[in-house]
Amino acid sequence: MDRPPPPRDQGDREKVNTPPPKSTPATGKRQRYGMADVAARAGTSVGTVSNVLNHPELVAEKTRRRVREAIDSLGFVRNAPAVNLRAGSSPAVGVVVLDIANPFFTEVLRGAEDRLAAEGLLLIVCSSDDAVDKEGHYLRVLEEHRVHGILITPAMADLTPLMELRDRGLGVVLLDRTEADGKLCAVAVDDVRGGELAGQHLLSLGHRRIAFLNGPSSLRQCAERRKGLHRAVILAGLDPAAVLVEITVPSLNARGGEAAIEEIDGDLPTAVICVNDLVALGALRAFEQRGIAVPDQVSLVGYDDVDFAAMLSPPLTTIRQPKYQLGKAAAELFLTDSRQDDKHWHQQTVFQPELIVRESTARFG
Amino acid sequence: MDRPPPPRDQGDREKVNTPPPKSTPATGKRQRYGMADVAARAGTSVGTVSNVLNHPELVAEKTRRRVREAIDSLGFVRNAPAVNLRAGSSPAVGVVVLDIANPFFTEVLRGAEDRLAAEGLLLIVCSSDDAVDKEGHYLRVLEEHRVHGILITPAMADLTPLMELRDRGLGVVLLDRTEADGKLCAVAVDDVRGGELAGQHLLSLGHRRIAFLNGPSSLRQCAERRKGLHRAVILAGLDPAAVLVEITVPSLNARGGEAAIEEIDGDLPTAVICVNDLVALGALRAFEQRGIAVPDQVSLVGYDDVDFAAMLSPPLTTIRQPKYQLGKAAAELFLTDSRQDDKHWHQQTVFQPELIVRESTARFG
DNA sequence: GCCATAAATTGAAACCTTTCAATCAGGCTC
DNA sequence: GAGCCTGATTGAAAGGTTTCAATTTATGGC
Repeated sequence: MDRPPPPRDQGDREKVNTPPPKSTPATGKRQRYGMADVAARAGTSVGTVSNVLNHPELVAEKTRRRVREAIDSLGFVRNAPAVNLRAGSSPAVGVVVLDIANPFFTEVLRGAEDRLAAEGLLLIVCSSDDAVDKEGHYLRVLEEHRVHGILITPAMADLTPLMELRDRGLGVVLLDRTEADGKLCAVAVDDVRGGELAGQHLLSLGHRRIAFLNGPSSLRQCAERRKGLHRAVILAGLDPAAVLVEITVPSLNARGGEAAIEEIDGDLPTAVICVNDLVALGALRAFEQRGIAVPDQVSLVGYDDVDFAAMLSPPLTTIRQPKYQLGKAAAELFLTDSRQDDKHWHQQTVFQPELIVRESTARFG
Repeated sequence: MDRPPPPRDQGDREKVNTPPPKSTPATGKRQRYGMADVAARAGTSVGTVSNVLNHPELVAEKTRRRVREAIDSLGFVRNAPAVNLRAGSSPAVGVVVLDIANPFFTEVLRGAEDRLAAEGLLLIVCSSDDAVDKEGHYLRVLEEHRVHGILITPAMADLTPLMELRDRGLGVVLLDRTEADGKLCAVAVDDVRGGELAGQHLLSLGHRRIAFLNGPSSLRQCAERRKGLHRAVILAGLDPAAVLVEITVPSLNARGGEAAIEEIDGDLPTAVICVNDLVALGALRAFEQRGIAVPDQVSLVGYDDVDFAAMLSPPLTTIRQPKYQLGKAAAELFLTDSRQDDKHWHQQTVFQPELIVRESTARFG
């Protein structure tokens, strides 16, 4: 209750109970108080204020209350940069994906956010647009910010920069990407298997001329789905070169799919596999505009099973990936990766994809 | 070329050209160098190193090169928290949305990112899930981080906390929310008009019993769309109470829409307006499962015109919002808001929504 | 009431950068 | 060669927090 008089009695201490300390700017604006101000107002020392904030159990009840009051009445807001400077790191995690606007990443992101927020970690998101320089720039900036770690779908082909990051103490988890050497943590869905599933499905329906709308093969996902598709064809005793028409889309979204289909001339394949549902959506649009019926004239398979895939017209046959889980698993892996300083075995969590048969595919011939 | 000998000749300076300064940890790991180390290695002072980094034009060519070499060979990485402490702010912007996984926000986000990245600003994203406490927590953390500003779709009803933030020097822009008093910058789409458009459309098709799957009316968007809808009904000379069935969905996504439809028993309305396309997607799913044909038995109108709306089965009639623009405009507004310290007139950028008629709506009766 | 101990508090160093007034070197003019 | 000027460099302060050894206060036993 009664504020006790300034504790020690050396009268020359000027910093007791001075309501608005610091400068007295002409414009009474944008004034920020620091712990020193709080300490002065509460008639204590900065060390104690710090303790109230970080180790309240060390501070006597009465003092604690006084400090808390001072904090409130001054509107004190902790200065995180200072905290982070002292701590040597920021409680944040960088997430570098190809494009935040892609619903696939969006769900992955959400999974990661939920897990990381529970640990008090902030998420800094960056779209690399698959551009190596943009990615490099973001990585540098994130490292400067001293984030705890980075979840990344790398655009770069050679991952050594990421391993160097790891060596410099950042947690690194590859998102939707495996890494053969096991030098980095990774979460991924088995893309080879996914491609195989898609291929098997169409082959079993009798298709023998299949277009694959793929992204740049520099992206591991794309390369692996292609590999799986090839495997399916070979296992069926057929010749990939004869069966597959491989087309690289200009961009991994609906526009890209649309453009790719528009450019096909000559004889259409009897089935199309798209590297993701967005591309499939674009393809669907293009088919509709050209008056080509799906699945009557051409079968279509997507990849991802995004939220709306089931509701397309026709509902899209696709390969489902556990997106939210993926993000959550990545966050989880990151947490163990960065906690255990040394004896941590870089773990690869691989989820299995699932073929979801809907109405965009039909028997051929 | 030839490294000149240590400049000044006071021999007692220990910090000239010492290859690995600082501590010598047993495990040669996780060593971080600071500008002092760089300076030592380059045989110069920290002030000069700083200048090379921030004002290269002040430093002599030869020195600059030497410092750059030292930086590279030491693998020096600037400590952003220290920079930010000194500067009093972090070059970052917080974005607080209801849910990053919502494709609407996702595109808005991308618009903002593109504009802000151009200014070297990072994006810290937070999903508030429309929970006031979560939102408050994020706002506090962001302020502690001393971000330049905040783009937010507020969950809170009373915006004074945001104005206080502004008064404390942060740029604040409301995302997808207008603010009558003009005390804050805002970008929004005219939601009243959007609701009106949806209502007019259905009324003109002869519908006289319309369900509105809305979110909590604490969300301004929801309240305003409702208002517009009411207005449309009144302008048509009808009684809102008689025409409208208002249902609050448990969550603003496909699950919510599905649940809401499942719960309707008794006589169905002849048309349903959903507060966003995701809810509409869920509704569509529920109708399909119940064997109710859209638009033959019930007309359905969405809101947002997300990427896939045109491809649903049937293609969804909806209200289009310029999402990417919205994010970009918000970023733009934020930039001017935070630059001009005082004489900035808080601006409200309002985009007009557009009715997109597709096949999920049909004449009734 | 005194002493030993536990509990509470303090003050200063450390974290790393940027800024700025002050210093220094070198070139120029007269 | 003295004096001046410019351009380059320096050193120290400041920014706000946390930590930790040291100090002060309170508690309890006797």
